[in-house]
Amino acid sequence: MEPSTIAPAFGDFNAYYGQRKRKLAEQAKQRAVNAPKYDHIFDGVVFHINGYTQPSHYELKLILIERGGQFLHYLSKTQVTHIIASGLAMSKEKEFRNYKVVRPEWVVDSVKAGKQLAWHKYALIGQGNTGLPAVKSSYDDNMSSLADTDCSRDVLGRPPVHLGISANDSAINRAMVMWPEYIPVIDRFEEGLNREWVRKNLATEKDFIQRYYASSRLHHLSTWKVELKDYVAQLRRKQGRPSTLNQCGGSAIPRDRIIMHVDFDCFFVSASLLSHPYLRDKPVAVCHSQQHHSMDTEDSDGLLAVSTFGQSSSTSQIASCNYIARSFGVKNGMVMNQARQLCPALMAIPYQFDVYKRISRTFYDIVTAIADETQAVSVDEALLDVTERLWQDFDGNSELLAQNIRQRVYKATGCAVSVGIGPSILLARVATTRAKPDGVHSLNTQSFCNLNISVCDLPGIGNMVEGSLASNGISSVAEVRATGLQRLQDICGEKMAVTLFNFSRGVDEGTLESDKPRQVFGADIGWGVRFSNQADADNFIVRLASEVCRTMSAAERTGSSVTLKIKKRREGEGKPAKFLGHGICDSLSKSAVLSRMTNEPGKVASACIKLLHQMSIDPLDIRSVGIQVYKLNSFDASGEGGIGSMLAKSKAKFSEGPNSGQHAFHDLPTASQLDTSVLSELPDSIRQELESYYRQTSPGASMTTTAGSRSAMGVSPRESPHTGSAGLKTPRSGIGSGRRGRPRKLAFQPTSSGSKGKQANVNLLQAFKRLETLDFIMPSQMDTDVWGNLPMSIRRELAREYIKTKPTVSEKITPLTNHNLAAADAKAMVATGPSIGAALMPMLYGASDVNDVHRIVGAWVDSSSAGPLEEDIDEVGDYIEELVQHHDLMKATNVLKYFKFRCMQQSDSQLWQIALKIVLGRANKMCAGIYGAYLDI
DNA sequence: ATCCTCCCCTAC
DNA sequence: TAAGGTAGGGGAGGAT
Ligand SMILES: Nc1ccn([C@H]2C[C@H](O)[C@@H](COP(=O)(O)OP(=O)(O)OP(=O)(O)O)O2)c(=O)n1
Ligand SMILES: [Mg+2]
Repeated sequence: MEPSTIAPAFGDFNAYYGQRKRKLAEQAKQRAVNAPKYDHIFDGVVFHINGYTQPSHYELKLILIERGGQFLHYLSKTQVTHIIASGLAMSKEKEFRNYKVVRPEWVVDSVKAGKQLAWHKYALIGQGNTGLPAVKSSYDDNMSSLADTDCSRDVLGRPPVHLGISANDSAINRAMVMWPEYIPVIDRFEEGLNREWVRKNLATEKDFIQRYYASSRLHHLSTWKVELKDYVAQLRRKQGRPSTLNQCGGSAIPRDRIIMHVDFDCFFVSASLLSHPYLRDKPVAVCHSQQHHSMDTEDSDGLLAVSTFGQSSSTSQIASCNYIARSFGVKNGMVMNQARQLCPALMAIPYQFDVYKRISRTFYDIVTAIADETQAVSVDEALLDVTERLWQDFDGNSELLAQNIRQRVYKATGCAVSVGIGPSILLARVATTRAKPDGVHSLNTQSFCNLNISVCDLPGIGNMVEGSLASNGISSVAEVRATGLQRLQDICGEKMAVTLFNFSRGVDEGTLESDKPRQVFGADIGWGVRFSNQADADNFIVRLASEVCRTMSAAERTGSSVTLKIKKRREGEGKPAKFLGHGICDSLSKSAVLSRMTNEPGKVASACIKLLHQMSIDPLDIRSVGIQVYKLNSFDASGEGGIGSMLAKSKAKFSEGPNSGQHAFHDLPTASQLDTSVLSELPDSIRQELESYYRQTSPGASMTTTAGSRSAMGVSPRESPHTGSAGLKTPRSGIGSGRRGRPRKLAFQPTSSGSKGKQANVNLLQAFKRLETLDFIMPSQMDTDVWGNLPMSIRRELAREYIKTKPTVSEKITPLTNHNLAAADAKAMVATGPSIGAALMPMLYGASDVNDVHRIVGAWVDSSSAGPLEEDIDEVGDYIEELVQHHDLMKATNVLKYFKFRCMQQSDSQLWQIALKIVLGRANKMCAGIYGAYLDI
């Protein structure tokens, strides 16, 4: 519980709460790519690059594009003219048989020659090397590359460009100069490494996620926290103290609470030291890099020191270091490299995750038995409410109880814990920092206020807040106390200001939280993520989605929304990424509502893939991928069965962005090919889901225009330097060095207030509200018994809404019946011109034939026993509107009638009737606009 | 006025 | 070699 990071990113602080208020638009435009002109010797060439190449993926891309070539990161059968590859895997050989597959030398030599050379001489297939596994050839590539690199890296560390052409070729020079602005699949940092080794550690490998997670300390930390919350709840039940309730329930005398914060001293080190006892009195850190050799075979008098072994360029992070190391200035989270400069004798010992977990269990066994209430904070840390126990068994002597706990834990685990005591969480936590190492400390409000501590010693205050306060001349808690609330709010935002105001006075109203159900389930990976094409990215998302769903119990798989979080290589960022890391990135995220009961892996995956496609991000730029599924309370508490609703939208929705309307029919994402190997990992149900998604998207889809169109959808990039982590450690010199600090907003609306049914009802309600045509359906068409059967909360809402939008019903609108459809059509033609995009037939979930549509609608109504979800209503509404736009009123009428028919058959039809009315309302609104008439269903 | 979306921050 | 994951609090600005 100390700010586990080192030198924060100064220079960005001013930006934070001040500059971040600037308009999005201000920052949106910044790139003007002024490429010098070259002869367009590759005009008409549409190329795709496969696998690892020399020159690199990026260099080839740049060279070709500058000379008129067009790059596609998917393999389009119809458009790609050339595939560039150094070697092909067996499977690819067949797949590529009908393309011109050329070696990269074709490009290089063509540039040298100043014209496009005949490709046959460079053909990969049909040459001696046909069928060479890619592995082999990239190995070969790598060997030469290593040789080159080692001797010719320039002062700036720029790698040479292995083109084998004279260095004064201007294009190539330019490529070199521009190199820092682009990073190919293998980052600059990884350039000189053994490519084969790197490839095997990329996220595209088969069991990457499992392997990576097995080694990631932060993953373990997160996982453990979730597990421990469960474990605590379980222990409480076993101890016959069912769940919560410390709210002075029963006979308890209302007293001021006594909170204890119990935290292991340098946990990972203490635990790992159990098996390396002779290192106890040396500066020690736990980290992956074990640059010295086996410490058991070495004599133990300093020879083992990491520094002995030269290199000193490990970017390995220190998870935990002991207090001897800390006396040198070493901190948790520091990279080894840096720590060694502070403490040359620093010893590295490996992680032992299983040991940490075991010790943690023992620890929780002990504290939950003692505490009235336990909140699991982390694997090595818990908050205890000990009020009752203290008075019952310890005569109010908190110090005694604390020592008791410390002793018991030490006896059972061999590791020391420190204990902070206070009347609130805040004071207990701050007390812990004074207690460490291996001690107890107690604070009351008075003694807290006498402390001379800095703002960053308060929990919840990190680098950014500390920085924005500092740039306003506030750095100690006392200074905060002397600052008015208003001023604090100007500096830090509303809530943070209130927190600061209270904390600075030792006031903390927070209570222990033992059993709040989890609201979000996610998986993020920002390491080893290097995709060389869209399919790589899609495949990875499938696996990640499986991972997310694996963490959800069946009970948790109710309705949900899903968001996809991508970090994208920062444009123009010269600094290479940390080894296989994400480097400095911009974050983008996009979310979608999943229908009820639909967050099985396949549906999550297909939704995310679609989101990714919508975001139009060059897969080569992706450095981090995250998926989170947000739980929605299900509509009916019993809500078990329903296979539920139709899948997420079968077509991309372009509801936002300035030019959305224009491109709507051209920007449909192209589905890439999912690997059969990825698919075969999955259960049948998931596979079918995905296959169905790909079937839907492929037909009507036209190609996305290569790169470039990045922010076409109004998403603007943001810097996201993984807060408080190693990437930023270098103090940023500049004043305005970063343009961080920008508007942002809430991720999760806690379904805070309320009854079970709320969320889904709200969705329905939202749909209703969004309908400005309430006047079409409310007065006359809302059956009284429908109304009467609605939950009261909804009735009230609707009534309020109705009053607000009280219609002035216009009389000139007449029913549109079959016999005057033709006339209406003609009229509309005049009014709106020829129908839009005749190319694209309106489709409902991939179906356009009226019988198929009926089947889908029928299945939807039948299977969603608990009522419709907004998203599906939207989907049908979209479809009907499209039909109207296409002047296919016949079909629109037909489908609506059928929908009505099915709705009426439903046993609990009220909600379905609302759905019907929403759809009908939309259709009629559109009809009114186009025809000045409405459909009579 | 309130909700929603996309983001940022913090902690371990 | 290194393994920069994640839940949850919160803010700005557009949509309703
Ligand atoms: N940046 C960080 C911070 C912590 N941890 C892990 C290792 C720590 O041992 C454990 C507990 O974190 P603490 O903040 O409690 O730090 P320590 O227990 O190591 O030290 P202390 O609590 O004595 O300050 O979490 C980590 O992997 N990376
Ligand atoms: Mg600790």
